[in-house]
Amino acid sequence: MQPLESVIFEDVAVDFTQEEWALLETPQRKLYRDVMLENISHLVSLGYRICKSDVTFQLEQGEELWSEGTGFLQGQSAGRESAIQNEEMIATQHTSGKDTFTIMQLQKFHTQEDPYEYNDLGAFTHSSIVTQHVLTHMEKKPCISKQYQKSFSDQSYVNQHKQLYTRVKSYECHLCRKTFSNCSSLRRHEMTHTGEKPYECHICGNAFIQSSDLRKHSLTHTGEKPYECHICGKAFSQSSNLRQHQRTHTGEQPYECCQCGKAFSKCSALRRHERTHTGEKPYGCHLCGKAFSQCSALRRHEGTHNGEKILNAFSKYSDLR
DNA sequence: TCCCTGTAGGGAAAAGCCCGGG
DNA sequence: GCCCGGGCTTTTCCCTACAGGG
Ligand SMILES: [Zn+2]
Ligand SMILES: [Zn+2]
Ligand SMILES: [Zn+2]
Ligand SMILES: [Zn+2]
Ligand SMILES: [Zn+2]
Repeated sequence: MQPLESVIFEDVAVDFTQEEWALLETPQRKLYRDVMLENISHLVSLGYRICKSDVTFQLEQGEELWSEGTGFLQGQSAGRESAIQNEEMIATQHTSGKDTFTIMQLQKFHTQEDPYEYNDLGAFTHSSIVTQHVLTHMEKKPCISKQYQKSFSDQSYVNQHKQLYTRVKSYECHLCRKTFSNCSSLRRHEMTHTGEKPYECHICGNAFIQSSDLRKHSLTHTGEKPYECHICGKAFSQSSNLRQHQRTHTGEQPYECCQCGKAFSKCSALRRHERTHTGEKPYGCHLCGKAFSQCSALRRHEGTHNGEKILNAFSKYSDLR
């Protein structure tokens, strides 16, 4: 296994408010503790290195995790505050063979603490909700610029964290281990594996798993665009496309390149830009093999072959005469 | 100067999935 | 528990502008 980058406990922890923590019974707190230790153990088994923190020590020792004044999961060490002040959004890199790739997750970088390997925690025994939760956060995520970290964390990220505990009694997909809070959500998810799509468009035959997705699709046939920009009046069929458009007015650029810091208003622009760093050129010319990082660049290039073809045809025609 | 390429801004269309409310 | 609407996130393709190099 390749050595992976360091992860600190807070990256994989679930945050509770004091009130939420107070609501938990002792067995539930123990469960939480076990789950988080299992969590760490799993990361170690995946090759991640865990930075030792006060919290992990607390977990090992079975100490109470809420302390008056410092709150939940806050260590008491003297360097703590300065460490927190040094939090940086960094991209960690590691090499796998000759390919270098980036795990773009928000990582809090501690300068004071040496990595500590938890190799003695025992093997991770089974795939669980927690591993899915952890893996969710290990997946490739766009770097969100500091400016927008708060709003992102205020929304889905934190909600996901807080839902972990309630997800303990949840429904798990036996194919991908994803878990859901109720049976119907699981059933709906399972359709993504089976290919079952109950909602079919009677105009074009395209089918969808969710009824709302079919309705959304139907607008492409009717041309209906219910979402209008109040600044310029431009209309869109999906609210998200309107939001995307509105960034051209606001200048909002939530997607930041982890390697050079350049920011973009939309995710796809960041992805496209990232290829200038990686050198990835997914679009190859069928005629000459030349590859391009952008689809449009390939299309443009293909036009130059058309010119050649016309020239060739013309010279053949001239030869015949 | 022309041609070609690299790169980025932004639009259009779309899909997948989650969540809260009824 | 289920359905529905709304919202978030991401993707692909496209047209285009601009800069730089041969
Ligand atoms: Zn699944
Ligand atoms: Zn259709
Ligand atoms: Zn507008
Ligand atoms: Zn960059
Ligand atoms: Zn070619």
